[in-house]
Amino acid sequence: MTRVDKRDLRREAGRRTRDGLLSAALEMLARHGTEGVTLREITERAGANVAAVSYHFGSLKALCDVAIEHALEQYLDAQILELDSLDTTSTLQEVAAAFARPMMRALAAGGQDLAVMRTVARVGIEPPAGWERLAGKFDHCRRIAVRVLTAGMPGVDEQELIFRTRCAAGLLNWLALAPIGTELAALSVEQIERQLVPVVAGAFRGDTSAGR
Amino acid sequence: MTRVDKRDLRREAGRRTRDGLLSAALEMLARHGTEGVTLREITERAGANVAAVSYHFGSLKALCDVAIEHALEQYLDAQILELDSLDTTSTLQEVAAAFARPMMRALAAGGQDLAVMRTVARVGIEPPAGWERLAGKFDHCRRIAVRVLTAGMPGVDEQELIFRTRCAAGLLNWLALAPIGTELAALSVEQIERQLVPVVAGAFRGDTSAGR
DNA sequence: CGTAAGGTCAAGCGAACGTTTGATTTAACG
DNA sequence: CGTTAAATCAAACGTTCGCTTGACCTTACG
Repeated sequence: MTRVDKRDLRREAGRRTRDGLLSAALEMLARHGTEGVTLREITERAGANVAAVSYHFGSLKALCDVAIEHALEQYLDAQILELDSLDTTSTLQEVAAAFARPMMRALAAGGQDLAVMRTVARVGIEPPAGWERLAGKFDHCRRIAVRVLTAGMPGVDEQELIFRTRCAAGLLNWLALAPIGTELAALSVEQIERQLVPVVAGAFRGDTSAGR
Repeated sequence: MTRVDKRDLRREAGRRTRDGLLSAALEMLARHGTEGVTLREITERAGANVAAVSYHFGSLKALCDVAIEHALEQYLDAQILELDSLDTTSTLQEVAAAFARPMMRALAAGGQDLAVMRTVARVGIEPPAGWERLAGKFDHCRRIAVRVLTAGMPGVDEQELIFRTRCAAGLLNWLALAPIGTELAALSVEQIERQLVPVVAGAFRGDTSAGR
């Protein structure tokens, strides 16, 4: 018993080092992007030796790939969960709120959740090689959104709805990355939602009216 | 005469090296951001010696600062020019079109103009120290847009219009940076405009309706 | 021709980069 | 106790980084 426990302690120490490296890498990815992460800053922040990265992940790039994949999965799962709560009777603003809620939550929560959001946004600008393995979940998200939007706006071409969905996603990513995101982070989810949802919903709806 | 001309030739050679460095720096800033520019790649691309950067600008950072400032000035001047053509009788879509036209033109033009646009967008995410000197022009742009928007939407709070203007600017920046921008770059200004203007106008207008 | 100045160049500086190595520690097993 | 395996560590590897140096070329001026 005791022997197994102590071995597990040793093994768990290794796991904690691994998780610390992942966490530190995520933080740096969110702040400086793929090209701004340095091996030594990660290991210092995680309280680990420089060789720990090679030992646990093989290389710095491999560590970043794992951290990015975790972030993408976490964010997309949250967004899919929100979008799955919609149906064809949902209003445009409900769709917009569900679409934006993972990002708004991340802003209000800060810390690790915000780092996840910002890393996802950064990946949207500079897709690392081999990110296509997660493309399925991206498509899933967009497909759900477009399906619900089509039900509410039957007259609009589907290609345009896809474009507007991508615009909305890009807008959220921008808000998470730009300095304005730091301003929003001081607000509660409800306050962010009151300002942001009409904008996203408006982008979904589009404005094709003839006059003023 | 001849002596002056030949001296000028010598001086112009220096100026062309300087411009080449600026151009190469802009290209790298657009592609890799502030942290991704390297002295040697810039000088290789410009066909200059590594010492030329120190000679003409003092340091790599100073070169980047000049390149960024040029880009910001060029883009903001173009946007101010567009927005100044508006008045209080302009439709929402006309405002959106004017707001987005410099970005759409840059996408369609490619090359140096696109590099300017993308550098501006990157600066929006990672503002370099001392960028506040251009903050006045940013305010000017936003103030013009908000003024015209207020005239067309008298019932909306000004703070919300400022927020929506920042959202619209962020959306344009995102489209310029993300891979979707490369897709759009294959289209003409008219094709981009037909898809994009309704989205920007919709974001300006917002959607606060109660039902579906 | 001699001097001065603007501009370019190859070479090299110290620092930081990602990675590798060999020794060392810890705990389990025979 | 000796062996084995997981994990950590200091030290060094070679490369690339931004930057500086001193020589060199061209042109203008006395």
